[in-house]
Amino acid sequence: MSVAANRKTRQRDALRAVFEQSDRPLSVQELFDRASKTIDGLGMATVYRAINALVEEDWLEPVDIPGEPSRYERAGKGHHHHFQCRSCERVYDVGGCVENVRKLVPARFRVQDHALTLYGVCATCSR
Amino acid sequence: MSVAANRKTRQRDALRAVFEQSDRPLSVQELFDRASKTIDGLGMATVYRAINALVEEDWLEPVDIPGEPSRYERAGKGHHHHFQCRSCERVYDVGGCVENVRKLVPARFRVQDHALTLYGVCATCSR
DNA sequence: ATAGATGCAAAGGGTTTGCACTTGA
DNA sequence: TCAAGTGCAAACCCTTTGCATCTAT
Repeated sequence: MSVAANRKTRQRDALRAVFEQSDRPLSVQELFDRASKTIDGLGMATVYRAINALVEEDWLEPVDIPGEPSRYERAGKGHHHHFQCRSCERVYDVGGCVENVRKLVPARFRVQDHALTLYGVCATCSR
Repeated sequence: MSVAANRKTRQRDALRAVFEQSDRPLSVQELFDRASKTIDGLGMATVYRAINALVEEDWLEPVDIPGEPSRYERAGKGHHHHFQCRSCERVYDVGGCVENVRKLVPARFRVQDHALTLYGVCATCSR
């Protein structure tokens, strides 16, 4: 019942490094672009496979904004939500949470979880 | 600056009828399946084009659940959110809303809008 | 040595588009 | 009549997969 080995490779090191240097969730393309600066000839399939492996081992977490391809961020940040800037499209973490979420649904609906996405203009863009 | 004519066709009538008979957001596939019962040989492209036209004219609204293809529902229901059942995958409307959403983001971030998605088990599935 | 990782190209889903044909106004 | 709408197939975008090769261990 043991899991896959997960070798240490130049590619995966570079990909992890990109996340460690980012303070916001990244799209696959952003990740690819940044890691490509370090790893010459990096393939998209490698990026996808690495992402899936890192999600699997709980090092990464998907950040899904409605209607958009998944972004990813380091796992283990605790419960938080996300803000997407309508101007630059970037996604930011937002701390804190709303209350009374469970009260919104009819009786007999069991709420296990929730996701909140805020939309607006980020500090940089509204400068 | 006038908009396209939007003719009345068997196909679009059938598609509108499907939405009028549904109390929850529908995926494109669900829509296609249901309308196909009425319209023989209905094409997927027609469904997509109709959806886009209906969204354009504000008769439909996209319902985007993170990580999933868009669903659609009749527009003009007023502000509400959505609940997705983890068992049957269906999406339901939930009335009401949370408060203090604006307070979650740092100063200088302008919040214009938000989307809340609840996850759990619906009344039918938890029967 | 050998299983895991990589790069490429092909294949998969979901959605859009080009084109010839049909149909509503 | 004739532009809008339809169906089909091809094209697209994003993601996954097959395969031969490379590389940690």
